[in-house]
Amino acid sequence: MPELPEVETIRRELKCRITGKRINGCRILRKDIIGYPGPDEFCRGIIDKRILDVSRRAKYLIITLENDKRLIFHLRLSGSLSIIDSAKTDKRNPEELKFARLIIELEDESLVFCEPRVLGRVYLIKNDERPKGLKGFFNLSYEPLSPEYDFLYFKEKIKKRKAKIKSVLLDQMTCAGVGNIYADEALFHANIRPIRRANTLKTEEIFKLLMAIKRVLKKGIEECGTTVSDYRRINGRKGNFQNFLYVYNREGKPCKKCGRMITLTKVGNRSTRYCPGCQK
DNA sequence: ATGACGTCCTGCCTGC
DNA sequence: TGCAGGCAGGACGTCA
Repeated sequence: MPELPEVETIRRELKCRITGKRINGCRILRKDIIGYPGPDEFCRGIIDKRILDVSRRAKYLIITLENDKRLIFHLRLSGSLSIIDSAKTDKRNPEELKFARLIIELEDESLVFCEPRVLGRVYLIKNDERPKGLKGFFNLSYEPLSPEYDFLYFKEKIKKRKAKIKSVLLDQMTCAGVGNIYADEALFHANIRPIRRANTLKTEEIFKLLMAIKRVLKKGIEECGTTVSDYRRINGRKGNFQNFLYVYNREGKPCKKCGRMITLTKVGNRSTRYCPGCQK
């Protein structure tokens, strides 16, 4: 699933491909994925606009258009973005268009938003518009890889929470951009059990956890994300961070550090993997 | 305010 | 073989 490193990879690859291009057409194949405004207004709003920039905030991908308009994508679990030759979008059923929900036609190629499970969304907002479904976007914590996301900031957030640390890490107001994969990995590297209550973590543990979060996110970006099922890069290639996972997707396998079997459990209704030997 | 939990949605996997 | 049912899971709404 696209978390911070996956969305950052998509952003980097997309930015050099589409910046400066003009949007010629818009085909909505499934209305549900347009979060705001309505489908017609959405199309009218982007056609003939030039793309100025591609940026990212947490798991949101932002395409800035002229006239202070922003296209904001959230890929949720299975969403993907790809660029394909416009000639291909006219063919009946090319593999790349399986599950295509939105096709944005550029000058010579098309940006395709695929989303098998139809949970992902795209929003078009002007200036300071704040549509309902996009609440989370305006309530994110600092970026975990930014200098502002320092020990003091992190400690304050963790100390006042009584929920399980895994759930707290998944909270986007606490740890923007972190999802199930990187939460499990960070907790492993910090030697902390996912069910621990956040406010019971010792100062050293909070510090270790912060360092682990930054490290796994950074490494995730360096390896172009984690492909365990749906996630693909713009060109359809896989990420590489799955080769560096210690717990995620490794249930039943021996821990790479201590040899004990990685356990699969549920924390706050989320599947969670940890090593009973390494994580206390 | 906070934590727990149900809901959305559909492809895919499992078991009968 | 085919079908039903369960599962996955990020963000948001609801409830206590």
